[in-house]
Amino acid sequence: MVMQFDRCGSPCIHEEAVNEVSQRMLSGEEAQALADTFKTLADPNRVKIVFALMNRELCVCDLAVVIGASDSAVSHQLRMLRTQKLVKFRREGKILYYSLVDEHIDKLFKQGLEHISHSKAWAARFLELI
Amino acid sequence: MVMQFDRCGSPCIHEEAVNEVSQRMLSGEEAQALADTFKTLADPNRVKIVFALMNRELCVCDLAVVIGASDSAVSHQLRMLRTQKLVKFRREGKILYYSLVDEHIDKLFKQGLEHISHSKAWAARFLELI
DNA sequence: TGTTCATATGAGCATTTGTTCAGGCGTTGT
DNA sequence: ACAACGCCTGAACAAATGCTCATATGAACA
Repeated sequence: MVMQFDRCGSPCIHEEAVNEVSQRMLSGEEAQALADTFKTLADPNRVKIVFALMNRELCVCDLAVVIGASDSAVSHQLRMLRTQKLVKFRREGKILYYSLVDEHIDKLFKQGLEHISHSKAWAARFLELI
Repeated sequence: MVMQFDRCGSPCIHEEAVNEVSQRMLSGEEAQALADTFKTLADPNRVKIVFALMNRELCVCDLAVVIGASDSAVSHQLRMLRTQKLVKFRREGKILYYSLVDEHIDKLFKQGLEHISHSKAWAARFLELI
């Protein structure tokens, strides 16, 4: 049931729909925080890093080899993952071993794979491993 | 147990760790597909759109009002959400009503909120609504 | 102390992203 | 047929992103 009305040049509106949804809407900061969380996994190299760390802890240079990027690139990405509290590290001499903070990332990752498995057959293979 | 070896200037390596993880590593395309999935939710306006549509279907101009953006901006974002198969629409006259494709996005969204709830108290409020 | 190694960091740069603006397309109602 | 309306699209541009390169830091070891 469409219910339009004019407000001096403003766009069309279903007033009750807008009011209902507006009440519960996320604030700008809240939406930003959520977006930032997803942004953390929105890059193929970071996806690879997280996936690698789901298997076991790894040092920076090993990660670099595994994902096929430079040490520096990996280090930059790890900073972002650290800032977003997705990874932690322990030091052993000169070497820093990175690992995932907890199991929430696994779940996020899994949901991402599940969505993909609708259109890509390969995704199912990885869902078994998680 | 650290096990280094040189390969003409190449970086340090824990060989077995690298081999083990490399076996299971995602290909470039696979990592890209996953990253693209997360990228879809990596913008505050798209987060708002998805969150709005979790309540009910909405037309473009209503979405624009609810999230506080221009019709055009919303339309651009909706295209991305369509491409990634996160939203669908039905036509009723001139008006297009957008809605979420299925419940997988809800789950993805929920996992994102859950991760945030570790550091932000407000996240719990929304988890109850989902 | 000085050197080497593992990692971090900052500047610089090319690419991507998200917006606005101007206009186009398809549907509705006159 | 024509105008109005809802929505889409492409160009343009500012902002953000992710890399490389050079350099800094901090721990180990000679």
